[in-house]
Formats: sequence, C-alpha cells, structure tokens
Amino acid sequence: MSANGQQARKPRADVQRNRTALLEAAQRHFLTHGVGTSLEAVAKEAGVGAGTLYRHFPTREALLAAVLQTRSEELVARQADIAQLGDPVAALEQWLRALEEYFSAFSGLPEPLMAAARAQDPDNPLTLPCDTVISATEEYVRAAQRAGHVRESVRGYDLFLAAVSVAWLKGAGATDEESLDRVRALIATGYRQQGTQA
Amino acid sequence: MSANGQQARKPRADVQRNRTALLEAAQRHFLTHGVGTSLEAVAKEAGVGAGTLYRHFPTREALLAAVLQTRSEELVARQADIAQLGDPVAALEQWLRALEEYFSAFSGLPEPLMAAARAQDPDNPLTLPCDTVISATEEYVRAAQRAGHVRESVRGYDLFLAAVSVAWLKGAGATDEESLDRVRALIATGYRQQGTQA
DNA sequence: AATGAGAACGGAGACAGCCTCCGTTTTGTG
DNA sequence: CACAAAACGGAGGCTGTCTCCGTTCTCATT
Repeated sequence: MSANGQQARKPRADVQRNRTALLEAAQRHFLTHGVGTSLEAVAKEAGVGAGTLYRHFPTREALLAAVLQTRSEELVARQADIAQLGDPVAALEQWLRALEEYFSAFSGLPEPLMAAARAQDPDNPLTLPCDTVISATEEYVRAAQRAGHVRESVRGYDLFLAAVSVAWLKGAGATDEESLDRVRALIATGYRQQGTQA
Repeated sequence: MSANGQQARKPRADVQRNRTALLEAAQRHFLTHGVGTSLEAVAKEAGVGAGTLYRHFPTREALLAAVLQTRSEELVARQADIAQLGDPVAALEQWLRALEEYFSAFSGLPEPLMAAARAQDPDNPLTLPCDTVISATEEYVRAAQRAGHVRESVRGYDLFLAAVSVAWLKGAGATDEESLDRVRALIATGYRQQGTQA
C-alpha cells in the first residue's frame, strides 16, 4: 500500500510524450499565427489526433495557460532582478515593461487574458496567472507610492489595464514602436507624482 | 442621351430594399453579438440569401463600414457642438469621449479599426473613417497645444490610440466603469500641461 | 400589355474549424 | 503472456464562410 492508501497505477509513458509534443507544437503555432490558430493544425503537427488534444487540454484557454506556464516562470524570475533596483519608480517601470512583453507573447493574447481577469471564473485556467500579476503590480505601485513618487489616486489594477492595452496595441494594431513609446510615456506621465522625472 | 453620354439603366428597386434590410439586420446583430456575429444569420434575418449579402458587401469590413456610416455622421455632428466650447482642453476631452463611444459601438470593433488605421489599405472600407477621425484628433490637440494646455510631446495619433484602447477595454474586457474612469484620468493627467487642472 | 435583355437573387455545395463519441490500440501489472 | 484500464485517433455532426450558376425579377421598349 502506498502512503495515501491508494495504490495508483503508474501513469502511461505516452501521455507525457504527447503532452510535450502538443505544447511544443502549440507554442510554435501561437507564435506564428496568434492564439486563434487552428487547433486541428496543432494536433496534426504534434502527430496526434484531435481527440488527444482535447483530452489533454479541454479548451483553447487550457492549452494557452499551459503554454504560458514557461513564460510565467520567466516573469517571476525577472521579479528578482527588479527587486535589485533601489528606486521603486524604476522598479515599477521595469515591471510594467515586463508585463507588457508577457502579454504580447502571442498576438491575440490580451483578449482571453482580460476575459479571465474580469470573470473571476475559477474554472478558467488563465484566472490564476492573471490574478497573480495583478497582485504583483499592486505591490510595486504601493512601494512607489510610499516613496512619494506615484500619485495616490493610482491603483495597481489601472496600470495592469494600461499594460494590457499597450500589449493589445502592439499585437492587434501593430503600430510602430515610436507611437507605442509615446503612449508609454503618456501613461508614465500620468501616474508619476508631479516633479518626478527620470 | 444623359450628360455623361452613357445612358445608364435605372437601378432596380429591390437592390435598395435589400441593402436597407441587410443594414438594419446587421446593425441589430452587431449590437447584440459583436462584430464577429454570423453573417449567415444576418442574411437570414434580412430575408435574403447569402449570395445577396456578399454581393452587396463583399467582406465583413464592408458591411461594418456601411453600418458605421450613420454613426460617423453623428460623430461629425457632435463636432459642431464641441466647437461651441471656448476651452480647447475641454473640447479635446469631449472629443476623446465621443471617439471612445464611437469605437465601442459594437463589441470587437477596435480590432478591425486598428487594422485599417495601420495598413492604410485603400481597399479597406474602414480606412477612410479611420483617417478622418485621426486628422480631427490632431486638430483638437494642436488647438489645445497652442493654448499651452497640452504638452508639446503629445501627438494626436497617440490620443487616438489611447481612445481606441479604452474602447477596447470597455468592449473586450468589460472592466467596471470606475476602473475605466481611472484609466481615463491617468491618460488625461498624462497629456495635460503641468499646472492645468479642470 | 407583352416581351426580352440583363441585373439581381438564392441556396446548394465546397471547404475549413470545432468538438465528441466510440471502436481500436497501447501500456503497465500480475 | 494475458488482462484490464487508460489513452488514442479520426470519422462524423455541426456551424460558419464564401462562390457559382440556374432561376427569377425589373425595367425599358414596343
């Protein structure tokens, strides 16, 4: 008998193999064709049938969340670097850029992310990563506010929304990088306490 | 012989009838199901076949642009009201709100609009209305800058992007109105010249 | 009114995705 | 090696897009 009193059968080897193949194929397709890519094509490229894909990942969001897992870990890792910075405003700024990059990993990613952030549906696999980054953003904002460099009226959630928006502009509209920079500057001017300039 | 030397046959009556029915059905469906609604359903509700729909409006964008025509006219009409305001900052603010409402007329509208703004494809029927509102925005920004109330670094196009973004947040993410207001405030703080407060 | 030319119609059908269901195959275990 | 559970795969039902072409409708002419 095992510790939990339930002698579980050892998981089959092909499961992990297929899962990995699916994730790799999905990442490739998300990268090149956006999150709206054909799941049939992903399955075919992974060398499995449609049934297998849907058994592993019942919805597009589930597959997306799994693919995003790696990137989420990178984001967490970046937080360590950001913490090194003494200046809380610079930290906030870096964090927002990191967020923005995370959100624009694949074209069309902001939509399902916003849907998850809004609905708070515990079944949606994107809800967890979403809530995590919102909380982190609130932390950075509070730190910068304590230092007196960010307006008190600003909420972390507002800047999360701003970051998603910029990511959306980048992916959907694909405006040139210059315009994007001006929008970022506009936002930065908006949240900084007067008299604080980089 | 007619003036242009080409005796054209009088256009058939059913053409106009069908066109109108299609536009009405489309507006209803765009309103309730977003711009991604089923065109088949639109055709059925208008009481015409799919072929007729596609003959009148070869692409989804063409149909969308035609439905938007009415709203575009309302937007132009609003400009007259806005011109009444003496304060150029208030005018800019009003204009941005009007833009935002226009962009969020239907859920999913910002995507095709941004695509048109970017590509500058003369075949895309959304390019014209897009360019028009961008130019108008630039006017408002210049006026406010001349009065010294808006930073010189701000471009009209930036605020156009900001307005589309907020519209996107409203439609796609459907964040609560409070958060939206805070984002608007953030943007307003960003473009206003220091020391200028409503 | 009747006729005819041509414009406009409509829906069948080819195609692409989504997703499920269930007969077949693979895999771990005794 | 044999058995049962688990996983597989792809056919098939469904919805939606868009085209093609035989049929119908209108307008102009007589």
